[in-house]
Parts: sequence; C-alpha cells; structure tokens
Amino acid sequence: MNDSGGNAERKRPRRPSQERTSQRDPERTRAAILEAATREFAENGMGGARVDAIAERAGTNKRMLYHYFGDKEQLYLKVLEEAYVGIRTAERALHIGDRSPEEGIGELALFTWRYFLQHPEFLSLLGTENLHRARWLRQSIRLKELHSHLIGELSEVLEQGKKQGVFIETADPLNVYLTIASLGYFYLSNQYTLSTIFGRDLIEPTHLNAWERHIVHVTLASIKR
Amino acid sequence: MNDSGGNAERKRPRRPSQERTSQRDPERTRAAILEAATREFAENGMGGARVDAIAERAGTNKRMLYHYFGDKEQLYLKVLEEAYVGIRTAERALHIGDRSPEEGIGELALFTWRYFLQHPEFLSLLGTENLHRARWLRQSIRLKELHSHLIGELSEVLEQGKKQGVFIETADPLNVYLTIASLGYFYLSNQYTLSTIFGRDLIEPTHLNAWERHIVHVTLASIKR
DNA sequence: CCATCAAGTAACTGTTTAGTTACCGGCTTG
DNA sequence: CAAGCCGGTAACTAAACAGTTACTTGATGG
Repeated sequence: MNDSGGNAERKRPRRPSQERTSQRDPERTRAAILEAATREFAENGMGGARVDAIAERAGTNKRMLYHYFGDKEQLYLKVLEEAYVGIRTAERALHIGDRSPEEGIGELALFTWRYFLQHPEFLSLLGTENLHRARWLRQSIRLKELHSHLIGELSEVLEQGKKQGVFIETADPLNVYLTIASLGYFYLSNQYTLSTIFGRDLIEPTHLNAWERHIVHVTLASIKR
Repeated sequence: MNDSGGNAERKRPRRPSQERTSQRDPERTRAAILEAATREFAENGMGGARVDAIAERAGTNKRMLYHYFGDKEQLYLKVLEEAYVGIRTAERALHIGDRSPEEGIGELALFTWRYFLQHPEFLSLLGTENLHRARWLRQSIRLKELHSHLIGELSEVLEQGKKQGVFIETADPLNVYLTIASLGYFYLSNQYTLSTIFGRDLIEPTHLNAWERHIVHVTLASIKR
C-alpha cells in the first residue's frame, strides 16, 4: 500500500567509494563497540541507551553491533559481565591474607573504595541492573563462581583474626563485604542528590579523602573486639 | 501536503455514550496520576517510564496528565519532590533528641532502615535521579531547607553525646547520616544483583532482621568512644 | 434554561527507535 | 586468479513514543 513508486527496478544507493582508510580489524571493532556500549549504558541506563549512539561512539555502525552481539540485550549483558570480571580480577591480585587480619580488611576496604571511585561506570551498571531486578544478570550462569573466591578469602582472614583475638566472634564475611561496599557505593552513586540536598560538594578531594578514612574506620570498628 | 482526504467536512468520532459512571473529581484524578507516576517511574526509571502507561495505571488518559502536570519531566519532578517530603516529614516526628544520645542515634538508624524497607519506590527514584546527575532535583529550589532540620537535630544529639563522654570527638553529623543511609540503601537497592552473585536471598526475613541489627551495631560502634 | 467553563475522551501526528536489508570491497585460499 | 567469505556501509521499515487537537459531557451561576 505504502510502496511509493510502483516500478520494479529498485534504486541501489551506489556509494561514491571515496578514498577511505578502511583498515579492517574485527577485534578492534568488537572492543570499540563494547567500550562504547559500556559508557552509553552507564550514562543512560538500559532503557535510555540508544543503539545508534553506541555505534556512533564506537566509530562504526549498527550492522556491526548486531553482527557481533546479537541484539541490544545481549550486548548489555556482555557489558555487565565484563564489568564484574574487571573488579573481581583486580580483587584477586590483592591477596588480603598475606598481611595481618586487620591490615587485610583495611586493604580490601581501601581497594574497593578506590576501584569504585575509578570506575563510576561499574556503579551505574549495577544501579541499572538492580532497577530491573537483575533480569539480565540472572541469565548469566557462568558468573556465579566468579564471586565465591572473594567470600572464601575474606572468610579465612576473619577466622585468623578471631583466633588471634582481634576480631569479634560474630563477624561474618558477607556482612563485612556488604558494609565496605555499602559505604563506598552509596557515597559515590548518590553523590549528586546528596550534594544537592545537603549543600556540600561530596566529590571534592578533601571530602573524598575523609570518606576513605571513614570507611576503613567504620569497617574495623564494627568487627574489632 | 499530507492532508489526506481533501473534503472540508471532518469526521467527528461520535462516542457511543454508553452508561458510564463518570464521577468527575479533579483532586482524585490528580492524586491517582501522581501515584501511578510514582510507581511507573520507580519501576522503569525516567527513560523507561511510559506516559501512556501512567495514564492507564491512573485510570485516566494522557490529556489529563498533561493538563495537571505540564509534561513528563515536570510530573517526574513532582513525584521526586513528594518522595523527599514523605521521608523528611516522617523523620521530624521522631524527635531523636528526647532520648539518650545513644538511643537517639539507634532510633534514627532503625527508622531510616524501616522507611527504606517500606518505601522501595523512594530508593528507585533516588537511583534514577542520580543516574541523571540530579538533573531535575537541581531545578527544585524549595527543597533545600527541607533537609537542614535533619542535620541540625542530629548535630545536637552528637554534641550532647560528646559532652557526656560517650561519643568520640571526631563524630560528624553528615558522616553519621551517610553511614546509616549507606548501609540501608545499598543492601536494599542492590539486593537483586547481590542475591544473584552471592547465592543468598537477602530479602528473607531472617537476613533482613540480622541486617537491621547490623546497621545499629555498625553505626554506634563507629562513634562510641 | 442557556451560556460558559472545566473535566474528560480518543484519534492523530511528527519523530525517534530497534532491528533489517541490499549492497560493497578487500583478503584468503583452492 | 577467481570465488566466496567476512568486515563494513547506508538506507529503509514497522512500531513505539511524547505531545496535540478536535471534540463531548456535566455542573453552575445569571
């Protein structure tokens, strides 16, 4: 019905073939799309992110995006998975069991805070995923074992501290991690509304450093005997 | 140009006028739209919320929504403002200065946790607003003074505690509030990803109660001498 | 008892969006 | 050295969307 121009011959849009530095590089294109998608999803959420915007940011076009990642949802899941792999990988390199229990926990708190500070896009992605009740993360089975290492190592450090009599007996590994993550996550992810309603610029270096010390202080105060 | 059907007479879509319980009630319609909008924005964020969906949830139509609230952005801001008024109003009724300093802080921690627990839509709205860097909240001037009361009252309680020698001298009102809010906000707003990756159902009553006690414990441990 | 205005309805419009299709061209390999 | 595959482009399409318009209904005061 709306087939404007009923003639059979279809005009093909013969491109002018102007001298282009085409440089085919699948890996680079793929990586560029993933990075552009990370930024776009972090800035606008799943609902607000635009596929066209991702393609443009990556210096390519939608066709390649669908070619490599299937569709918007699969691309989003890939971005989320990579973000988790990023923090858990960096965390493993810490080896918090190598120091005294107290230093180990302090080290983990400092690392987590600084990682959050340097990776705001990770916090944004978590926020978006939780808005949707982990709808996409739930589909990712391979991620489960990624996080068990953290709890295992943390558990060992706490046990050692209890044996040495420096930590209280009720200290729980998941609770300790949630405490550390809470204090870092809320301060950073909610900095915009907090700065607005309380009239204090939370991202200023002085306040940032004070909060870093505060996190370590609170975490240790909550488990020390 | 695209004026399909060149005849001057316009077909008017004469509605069948079937027995309807129309009940005109501006206040109720307005309130219904606001409540429907709160749920829709909380569930889908600013980008994901649909104006049609809000109208349908409210049992009315888009025309009324635009009539009462201007446009989608103004409606969203109204929803956000009302959410803040809600928690700050309930907070004022606490009068944390009436008890001992230690009890007062514990009371505030408990209240905040329980309010967050009972108002998940408030947490969602905060998350959405922060994703957009407080873009809409910043436009709301009248909200600034709403929050100063909280910090003022909290400050008095801390000072009293310091005089009595039960709190450390470095205890800061904003830091204390941020600590309480962090521990409540993160646990609830990130419960979906956390439950998924750590394989523990955080919303289960047992764990919920344990975390409530944990918040009070951590908050007090961080400021007690 | 009718003129007026506010409450309310539903179809419409221009734009944006995710996803698709038709086509191009350089590199590898049989 | 040609054939076809893979990386790449741009225009297209159907659906969804925010916002508008043309119109109806009911209440009220002069």
